Amino acid sequence: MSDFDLRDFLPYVLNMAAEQSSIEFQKLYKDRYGMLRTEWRVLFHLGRYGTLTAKEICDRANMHKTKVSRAVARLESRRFIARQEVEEDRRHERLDLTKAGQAAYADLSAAAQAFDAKLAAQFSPEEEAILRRCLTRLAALPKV
Amino acid sequence: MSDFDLRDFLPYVLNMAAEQSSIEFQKLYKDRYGMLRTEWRVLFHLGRYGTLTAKEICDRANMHKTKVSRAVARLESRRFIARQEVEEDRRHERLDLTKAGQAAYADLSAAAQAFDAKLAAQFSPEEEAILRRCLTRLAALPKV
DNA sequence: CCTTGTTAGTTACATTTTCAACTACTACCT
DNA sequence: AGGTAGTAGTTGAAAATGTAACTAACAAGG
Repeated sequence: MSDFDLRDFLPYVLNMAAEQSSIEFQKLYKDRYGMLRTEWRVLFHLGRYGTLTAKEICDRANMHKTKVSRAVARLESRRFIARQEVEEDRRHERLDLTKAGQAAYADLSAAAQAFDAKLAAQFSPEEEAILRRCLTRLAALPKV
Repeated sequence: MSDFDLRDFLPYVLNMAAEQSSIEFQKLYKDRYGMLRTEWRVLFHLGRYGTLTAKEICDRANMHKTKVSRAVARLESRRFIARQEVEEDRRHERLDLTKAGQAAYADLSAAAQAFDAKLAAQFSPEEEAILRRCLTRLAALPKV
């Protein structure tokens, strides 16, 4: 029997940390706007980067196209985003935030920023810098 | 419009890192043993810590009791674990790995250890130490 | 013993996610 | 032009998860 502990297993600890740190923020977009995590992510991408197609959101957010498709459908039905056909290639649709979508994004991204600061406050500046650098590398890696 | 980027939002980056780093290991327990993540975690706890009740696994793994209940049911049906009634209090059931369960645990925990080393190898010893420390703190936090 | 409260674990149902087609459109090749 | 292949996005069924209600067992006070 090996003595390798789950608490030493990065995928496990990353998952626990991700879950724990998500709980509080999840309440915000859930309670205030009735959004799911997928929807909040789509909203955020459009708010931060402007007009995008669903495919572009898939690529940037590492989300499967069915997830994005359903998130977009729900966000549209709640008037947070609007679709617009692309003349040159009618397979694409440009997605944009509506006024309501922009307002929700402004509210939630400010809350996210504040929450991030609160999370980061428990570390020293050096720790925080290294943590963010390591996480970025782990998150980006296409294949280990 | 705020300039706060999702890539600076710890819950998001943690989630991406967790997902990315889980993919490769997931293949192992899925393809070799047909397990789900919940099942692998239950197996791991029993393999690492010996006999436990479902409740104890819930507490240690931060898993909801329905998840554990279902994971145990599936693992039992595949003969990876065995239940044993507790005489003193018949609400409890002691859970143990069978021979097959122990073999699966030995195989998978060795693979996990090797995979963890591979992940950690992309960081310097200092980075790795700080990363693990920060993650442990983030994962443990009961309420931010 | 009987009531009330608590705990371990399961089950049922609604919500989400995943997987595999499927439609509609564009691109390329001859 | 016509055939083949590829891409963007949607849909439906199956799998997994979350929530809440449930059963069975214990505990403690009267």
